[in-house]
This record gives sequence, C-alpha cells and structure tokens, in this order.
Amino acid sequence: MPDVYRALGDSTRRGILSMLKHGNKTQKELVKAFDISQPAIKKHLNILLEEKIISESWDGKYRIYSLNPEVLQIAYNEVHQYIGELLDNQLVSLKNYVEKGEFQDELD
Amino acid sequence: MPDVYRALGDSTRRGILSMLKHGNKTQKELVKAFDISQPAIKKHLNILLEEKIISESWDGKYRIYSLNPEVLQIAYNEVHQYIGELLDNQLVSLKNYVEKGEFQDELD
DNA sequence: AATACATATAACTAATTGGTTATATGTGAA
DNA sequence: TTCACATATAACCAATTAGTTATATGTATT
Repeated sequence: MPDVYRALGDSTRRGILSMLKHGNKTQKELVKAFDISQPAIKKHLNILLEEKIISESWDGKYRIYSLNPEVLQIAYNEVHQYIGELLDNQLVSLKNYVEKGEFQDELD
Repeated sequence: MPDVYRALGDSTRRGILSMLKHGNKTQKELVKAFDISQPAIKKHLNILLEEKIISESWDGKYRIYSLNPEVLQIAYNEVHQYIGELLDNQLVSLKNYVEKGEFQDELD
C-alpha cells in the first residue's frame, strides 16, 4: 500500500511530479531543474519509486522517469475520501454543536 | 500555510482526526483509544495544533480537542487540486504516448 | 490541606529524512 | 581503448519524528 502522504510530503518531490506530468524526463533533466545535487534528487526519486508513484527505465545511458497514473489515481481516491469524510461529518457535528450546544461527555 | 501532508502523514494522527469528526474529545479519551503513552498522544496533538488542523481548550481539568473544519477544507482543496492536476495532464500525455509513441527528448 | 488524577514537560533513544561530498560504475563516442 | 559523462552508491551530518520513562504542574474532591 503506497504511502501517498510520504510521497507528496516534500515540495521537491511535488515539483518532480509536476515536471513528469508534462512528459517523461531523464534524471539529468530533473537534476538540472532543481538547485540540489544529483544524489539528493536520486534519493527523492527512490522514495517516489518505493511508493510506486513513478517508474524508471533506461534509454542508453539516460535514466527515464515517468508517472504511474494508476497509482496516482488510487492515491487520489484515498486522500479524497479520507479528508472528504472528515469534512462531511464535521460539518454535521459542527451544526449539532451550534444548534444544541452538545459535545461528547463520556468522562471516566 | 498549514502542511497537510505533515499533519496527515501518520496513521495515529489520522485516527485522532477520525475520532474528532464524531465530536470533540478530551485528551484522556484520546489516550485511552490508542495503545501509546499520554506524552506520545500529546506530541501528535501538538503537531495537529501546529498545522492548525485542530484546536484545544480547557474544561476544568480536561483538555478538549476539536477539528478546525475551515482549515481542513483548505487542506482538502489543496491536495485535491494538486493531485487532480497531476492526474488530468498525465492522462492526456499517456494518451499521446500510446497514440504517437513519443516522449520528451531534450537531451543536452 | 491532602490526595487523586489529567495534563505538561524533560530527557532520552532509534529510525528516517534531506542534504552534502567523494567516488565508483557503466555506456557511448572519439 | 580511452575519455566523457550519466548515474549509483557510500559515508557523513543535522534536524525531525515517534516512541519511551520519569517527573512536574494544576485542578477538583474529600
């Protein structure tokens, strides 16, 4: 189960994903686009690979990276549903609170 | 700018939020619900507070925690839009790839 | 005033993260 | 085959995280 929060929890990684959405990129292109070293970029790529958000392949001496849309879709659904549920019910209980002034009281 | 990825990036914190969606809770109730120590729970609560996802107040000797639906809504919009954009364009470029076999080639 | 108990905080540990520099490896071109 | 260069990996550092135990603080109750 890929951890989307881990994958998206860093702005460099989000930047990488935003670049990849415009088409596959070589590692060299990604390194050039950010102000950090090649090994640092590779570590971010490794995290995205671990979480299965991207794939890598070879093209001669170039490493090619691409998004995995299916996994992204699953991640999207997961986050969407989790936060969505939190929000819906919270609006209901906010409404209850305002209307009835009640809150949970199961102390001891 | 609250970091929603940090806030939601831990399953205990997501569990806490899920409890709070059913109504405000005391710290004691939250501690009882998880299998970790009171200080550990308090640390999670502090992170959620730092990211403004929840609020705390006093009720006698009890600490009361509640969701901040407005901040959650902003978080939701942010994540929703970011991943949504990634997905849309990726579907387009996937389509291009399948149809034309092309991928980015701006080496050197 | 003394006790009980909810909460806060301090000090510690182990693992992870985000970065670095230095160096090794592998492929393509001269 | 040698050189250039894209990538991989190792060793290191500082900060953060997720937990622990021990202890202090503050409020309520007796």
